[in-house]
Amino acid sequence: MKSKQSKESEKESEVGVAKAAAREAFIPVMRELVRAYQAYAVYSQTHIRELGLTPAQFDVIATLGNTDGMTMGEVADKTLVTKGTLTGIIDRLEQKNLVRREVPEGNRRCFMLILTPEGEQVFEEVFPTHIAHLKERFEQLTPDEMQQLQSLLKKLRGLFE
Amino acid sequence: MKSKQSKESEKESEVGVAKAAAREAFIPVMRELVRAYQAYAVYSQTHIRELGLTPAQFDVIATLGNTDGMTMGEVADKTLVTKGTLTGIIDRLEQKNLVRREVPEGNRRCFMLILTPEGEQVFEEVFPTHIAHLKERFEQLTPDEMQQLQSLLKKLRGLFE
DNA sequence: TATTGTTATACTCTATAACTATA
DNA sequence: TATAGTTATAGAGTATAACAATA
Repeated sequence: MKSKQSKESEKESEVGVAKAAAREAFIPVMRELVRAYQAYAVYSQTHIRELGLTPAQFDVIATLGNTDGMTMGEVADKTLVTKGTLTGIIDRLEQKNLVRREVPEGNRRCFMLILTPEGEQVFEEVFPTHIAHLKERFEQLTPDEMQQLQSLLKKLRGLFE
Repeated sequence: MKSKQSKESEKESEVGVAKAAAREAFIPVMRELVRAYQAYAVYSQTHIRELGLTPAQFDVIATLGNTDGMTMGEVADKTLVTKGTLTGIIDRLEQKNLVRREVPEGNRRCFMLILTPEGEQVFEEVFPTHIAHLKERFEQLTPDEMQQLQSLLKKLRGLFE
């Protein structure tokens, strides 16, 4: 993610900055949304990859942790991935022996996805480690700032849904 | 992006929510950051794909628009992509006849990437269209909210860099 | 030797749509 | 017929590292 071949700079384009449109008042907010997220994502994903998982795989494990299992469809919904894509992700997690498919009684056309003991262990060790890694940064915001930021982001999200 | 095979729900996992860590005060902010960005990204990228470009390709065109051209390295920096990846992206944009490589005088080991007339046209038509599409949503924030959100996001970004 | 890009390798994820097997 | 997943296809972007050409 980072530490590729050297990336220090700041992303501009996805933010959409051009003379013609640069006058729009919302551009700076959009720009900061993208930059803040990207800075977060780079920080987060770099750590996840160091732990030996892809972001998508981490997502699935985080989703399945502390549950009794979920179907493919449920996990696909939660992780914003299509069923077809999820099949591949689960295949790779099965190869790593972190997740297994179990046919539930009563409905043989779906699977329950369940963390294996190794998967549980990853969840229990890797997950808190990762949270702690994120906490280091986020906690430099004051409680007040967190509160404000949260509610503004929530409102913004609402506008796109 | 959306309109895949049906995605309505809300992403949970990348946000990292688990009992063990759920007590952390920063989790809700992180969660909203991810959700807000994703809602934005889905909205934005869906529109970009409708216009016939991938997000990465749009990025490059937006970066090159209103410039006299930039080198591979410069564009790679701005778009947060490695040189190797950018080679492929530029290849595809050259196939579409939207960008060309030009060897500058004086330094024959680099290229200037320049929008072709077709590329300029895409930039001039597609870009404002896209900005207008985004504006619809962002402008439902009050000026005050924009201002606050911008500065909070900026601070947050600073914590990750 | 250092810099700028390209190439090679090997994956992971993506979208779309057709298909299988249940129900 | 409708539902839950898989498979097939074809990209597109990712990382990493070795490589060529130029400076």
